[in-house]
Amino acid sequence: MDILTELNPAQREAVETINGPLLILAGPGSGKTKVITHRIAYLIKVVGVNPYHMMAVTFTNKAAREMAERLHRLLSGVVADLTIGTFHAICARILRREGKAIGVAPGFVIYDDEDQTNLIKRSLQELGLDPKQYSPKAIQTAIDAAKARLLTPAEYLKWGRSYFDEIAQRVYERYQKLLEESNALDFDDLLMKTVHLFRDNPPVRSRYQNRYSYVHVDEFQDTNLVQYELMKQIAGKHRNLCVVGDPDQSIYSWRYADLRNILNFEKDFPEAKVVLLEQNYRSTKLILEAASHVISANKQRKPKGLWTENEAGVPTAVIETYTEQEEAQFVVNEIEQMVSGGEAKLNDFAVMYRTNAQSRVLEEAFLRYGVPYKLVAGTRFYERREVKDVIAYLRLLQNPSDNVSLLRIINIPQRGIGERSIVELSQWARMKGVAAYPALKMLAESKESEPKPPLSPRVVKAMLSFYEMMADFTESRELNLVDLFDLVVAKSGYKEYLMREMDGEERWENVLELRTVAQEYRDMPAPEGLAAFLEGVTLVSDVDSLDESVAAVILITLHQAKGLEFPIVFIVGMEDGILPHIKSFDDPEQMEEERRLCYVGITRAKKRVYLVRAFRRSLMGSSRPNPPSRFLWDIPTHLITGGSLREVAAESRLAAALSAWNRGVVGKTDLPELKAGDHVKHAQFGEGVVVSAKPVKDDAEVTVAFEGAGVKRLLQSFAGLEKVT
DNA sequence: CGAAAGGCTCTTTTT
DNA sequence: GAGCCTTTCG
Repeated sequence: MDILTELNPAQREAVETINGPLLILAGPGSGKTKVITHRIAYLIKVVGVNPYHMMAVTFTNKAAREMAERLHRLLSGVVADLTIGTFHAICARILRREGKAIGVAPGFVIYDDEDQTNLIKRSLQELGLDPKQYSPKAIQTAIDAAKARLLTPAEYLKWGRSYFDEIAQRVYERYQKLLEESNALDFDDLLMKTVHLFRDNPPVRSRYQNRYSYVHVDEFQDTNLVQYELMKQIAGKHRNLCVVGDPDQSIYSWRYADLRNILNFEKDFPEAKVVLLEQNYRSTKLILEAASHVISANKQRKPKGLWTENEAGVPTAVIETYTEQEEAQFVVNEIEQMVSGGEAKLNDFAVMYRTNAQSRVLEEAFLRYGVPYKLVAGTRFYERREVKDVIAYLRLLQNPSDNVSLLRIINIPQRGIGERSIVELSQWARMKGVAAYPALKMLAESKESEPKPPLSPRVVKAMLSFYEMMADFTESRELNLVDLFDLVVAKSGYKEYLMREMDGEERWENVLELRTVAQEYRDMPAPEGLAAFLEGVTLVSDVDSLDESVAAVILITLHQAKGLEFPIVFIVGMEDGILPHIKSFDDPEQMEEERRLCYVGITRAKKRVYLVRAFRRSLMGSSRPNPPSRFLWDIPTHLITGGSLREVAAESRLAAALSAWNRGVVGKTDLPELKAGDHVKHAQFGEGVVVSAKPVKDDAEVTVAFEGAGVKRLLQSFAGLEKVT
């Protein structure tokens, strides 16, 4: 059987184990996606299971798409009836069909993080709580945490301990009410409500349990309690639940991912079979060894025997630069050299970092040197103001109760409807027992004699003309999505509004890009097309749009890089305070997660790894030196180019500077005094002329124009500049 | 009501 | 350093 022939014995065992629960512990690069797809293909083709009875849950839409494509190839045909997608997408689909049973109307909209924050602020406002005293973000975290524990507001009340919990509980209650009024669900609601649906409606649960005789979950180490609960519900009857994960790659505990899911799996399913995938097909021996040394320092883990038949490869390069600008420059230069030397293509490279803020300096360097790059996140496309504005118009057409969207656009472009008037309208709507948009409708249709909100005639006129415009759009809902899109953008005056702004051109481009996305839904029947579009744009992640075949270097966070692989990987910011992040310093568990994050990064690489750090880095405005990442010390000498960091550092002036810094006394050294115009010599860059010299503590930042290497900014003590006369 | 200017506070990671 | 919020003035 050709489905089995390309598998190693462990993979084959996982594929052929079709009865009962199955836990697959899969190291990086061990072919876990392959195992899932082959297992599904095997079930369909050999066992004869109808794809309709199978579910596969992935972490991103991209992973789902790729899995579907691989299946398509394996089975030489489409697998239309297979349920495949992210937790959120699958739950949204279930709730559209079955939500009525728990009071969720099928036309609901999904609120993203920003919408959620808006609504929490409004909840605070309505409760008369001061947002300065109770930070909306902190409340949001509390609410997310409650939902991740399946706690309703009432249950949270019993669970809460502190005074803050009590406040958060009140906000949670009001927030939930506002969501309901808007016929909206937030991300966590999608999961929680589905679990409640199944818990409280045995007939519905049975239908789904009967349907899904085989359930697969990818990246199981990053599922939270609610997601696991949901899988247990759906697989509850047939108990053919196959989960695949790697505890060493668990990096989402802050999103309430819970490793106990893996640990409890064998308890919840005592009959479960466990298969270990330990052969790595991705990386060289040296990369795998370096990664193993990094992860081995974690106390809370089971040792694993990861191995590979791949070549030894080259040692990991550990590089230190002076500033983050030089760090970026190093990365770009290195890539440029390899590409122009024909050693590699642009899309062989990925540059990974701990925090999004680090991407800016990198971007600048790539732009300056004209090396094509693709930034995976940054300001996420669908979170841009102009994109969300247009989406808000469309959302309101799908769901007139959507208060967050209405309030967002009622005065965009400016129509002379200010904050005060909006509050009056909202209160009036609440009094009438309807959402804000239907209240506009009532206002438009009300007779002279009826009571009205206390608004000036000018404002009433503005509101009514806004309502009439939206009503026109509503009547055009039968148009295909692109025509509807164009109509809304044209009639609302949104383009003119954008163009009046400084960066209007660029923002308008983004609107056009959104329109391109809308084109994919053009041929769907009108209302469904709109609904599918809106759901799509809310549930996408940034990696979903990543196309590795484009000739560009990928800039990506370590978190987003999970599940991907690249021939050559740079990890920048290898410093204590960045990776590991400073927030993890006082919590051993978080520190272990930082280490796993580093492990994930290294194991993305097939051929070559660079671990790069900057001596000085600007953070929150001010620049300060950071010590090397503690993870670097765990990689032994023979796996690193130029010996271990310890040896290199011990010899270097950098070490002296560092220890001086740590002692808090920077001793006056015998540095030659430099001024603009002086000729100097550098061991690596050769000869050059000093452009400027700025005293820093007892050292100096010197900018030098080198004859061969261009202009560099260097710290004099560690650059080792010699004065040439 | 709206634009502009100044002040404040954070920045981890995201479906 | 940037985004967000508040204040101020037209």
